[in-house]
Amino acid sequence: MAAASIMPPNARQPLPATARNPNAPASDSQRQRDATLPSLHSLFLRAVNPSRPSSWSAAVADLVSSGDPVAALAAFAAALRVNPAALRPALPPALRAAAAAASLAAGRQLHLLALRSGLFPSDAYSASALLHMYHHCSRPLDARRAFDEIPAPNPVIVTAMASGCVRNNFVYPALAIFRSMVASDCAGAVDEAAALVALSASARVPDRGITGGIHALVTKIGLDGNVGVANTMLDAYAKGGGSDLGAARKLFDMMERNVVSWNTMIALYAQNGLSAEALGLYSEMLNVGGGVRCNAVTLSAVLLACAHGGKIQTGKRIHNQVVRMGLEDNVYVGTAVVDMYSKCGKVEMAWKAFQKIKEKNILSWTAMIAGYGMHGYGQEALEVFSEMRMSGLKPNYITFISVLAACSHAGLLNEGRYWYDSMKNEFGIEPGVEHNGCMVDLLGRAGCLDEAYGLIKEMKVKPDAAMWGALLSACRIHKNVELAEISAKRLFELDATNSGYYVLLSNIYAEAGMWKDVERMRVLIKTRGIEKPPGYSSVELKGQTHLFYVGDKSHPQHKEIYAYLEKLLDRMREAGYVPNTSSVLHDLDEEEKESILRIHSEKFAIAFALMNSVEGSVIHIIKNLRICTDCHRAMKIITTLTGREIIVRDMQRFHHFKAGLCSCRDYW
DNA sequence: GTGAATAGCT
Repeated sequence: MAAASIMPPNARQPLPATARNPNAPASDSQRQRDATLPSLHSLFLRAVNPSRPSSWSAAVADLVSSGDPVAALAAFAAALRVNPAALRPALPPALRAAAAAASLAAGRQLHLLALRSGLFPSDAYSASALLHMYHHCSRPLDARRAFDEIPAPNPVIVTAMASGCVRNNFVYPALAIFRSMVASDCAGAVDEAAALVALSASARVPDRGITGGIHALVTKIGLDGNVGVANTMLDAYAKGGGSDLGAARKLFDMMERNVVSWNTMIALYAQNGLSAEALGLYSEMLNVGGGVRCNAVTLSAVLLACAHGGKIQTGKRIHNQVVRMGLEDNVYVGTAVVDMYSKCGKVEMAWKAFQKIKEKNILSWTAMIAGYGMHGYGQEALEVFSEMRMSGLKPNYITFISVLAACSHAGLLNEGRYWYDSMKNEFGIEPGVEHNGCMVDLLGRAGCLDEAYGLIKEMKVKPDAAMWGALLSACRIHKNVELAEISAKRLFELDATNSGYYVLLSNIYAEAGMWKDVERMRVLIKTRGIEKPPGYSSVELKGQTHLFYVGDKSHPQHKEIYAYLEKLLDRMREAGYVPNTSSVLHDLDEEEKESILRIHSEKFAIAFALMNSVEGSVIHIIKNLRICTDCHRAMKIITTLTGREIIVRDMQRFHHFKAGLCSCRDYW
């Protein structure tokens, strides 16, 4: 939003329709507003009685709430010219306009006006609006300075100050203000608004016990029955110190609930990766929620759960609901749909949903770039990125992670190098650990191991486990034992309990025929008590998720699945499939078991899916670890033998198997 | 002065 100058008022252009620079490029929202301007203009002319100051202030306030703060500031300027008495009632909404436009310049002029006219610090309305303005212009220290000049701030002003502190991430000062309110002992100072601010601050601090303390206080003053307060408390329990989802749920079960309560609890589950709980609560909301209806917020949260859990069938159902409710163009919902389809393996559906979003923001574009990226469609990701820049949006830190990850998944070495340099030089964003991680991965897999190692050594940020892990993986591909040992040493320092690194190094030794070192690793794993998280795969069938572990016998159909798999393996061998022994060490700790039990979970999952799914339908498998070379080759052969299409989502990307080929072109 | 939602490296 452009900074608006309100002093001196332009005598020729006092009205909203002419307040904007006609040469400035119009955004979509701008154009939309322009279409409604003639009526707004006439309405404004009719509504304002120039001789009545309150009429002016109402007009200014209306323009702010209708989303046109620039026009509101122009109206304020016009008001002052016509009737100086309008200052007192119109100054607070004008300050809100400056806040909404994030125009510090306009805000400062209004501050000056408030001082000259004596409205600040004596007028409480102007004072709270002034604090609000500075906080919304990201000037918390200016707000603080103004706050300290107010001799006896009333509870509204104090709450406004605390709220602004939270907004600017000054969470502890906000809590201190709240404490002083409690201590000041003036009855009634802590009301609903103050409690909400305190709880939203509590949701952002790691200190345990703060939410519980506020809860006790809120109960004492009888605000615990307030649904709004209780809703915010859910968030505070789950996100603040202790991250106590259980406490949130306990409160949820006891309290009076409205749609925000349901949405909050569902979102908390979804954000914490508890997809089943989120989806379960969603159906509970629809069935026994006491008539609450889902809205855009509900659907965004539920879509996140689907994305996380890879629930494509449920996700499609929710998408239908989105269409029925006419929410496809909503930027929150639309972005969540894009993310859901991408993470459920349907990137072309993601693209269709993306095009339906009316006012795409940086998150929408980034979700689409990341979506193409995780499917290995690097060129498409870069095209979307270029389109985004042409639309006038500036890429941010996360956008560049997505761009570089897309390059790395597709092996686009030159493009990755180019954008890595460009983010610094052209966009002024200093590469963080994530960007460097992508580059190490990209360089390493392309075989530029020394360059990757050099990057780690010279970069400004401290390398993390992901980065050394990427280098270690690259060392396996390019069979570099020496650098693998360096990487592994760092990894063991950073995260000594992660079994994956031990197995990876062990495999590198095995492939180099260094059996003594393989044995050394085996002993090391035993003595350090490293436990390997079980590998599992899941398949969704008729909305139900079926889980398969390595050597799993718990599935009711396990005998049939095993028999089917044996026959399938026979056919695969006839077609030239030779089990790849280099992946055997993934199951280092399974060595004593029967060979059949060492069959990777995705093979059980694929057998189960082939047996039970509709002929010709695409099979979706989700795996918690990275797919191994052997399973990758097996999948390709299975698509040739059965004519089926298989989409595997592993820990880091998607593999689309079709007619004997994989979309990753064996680069992963 | 006040509550819920969307994007990211291994």
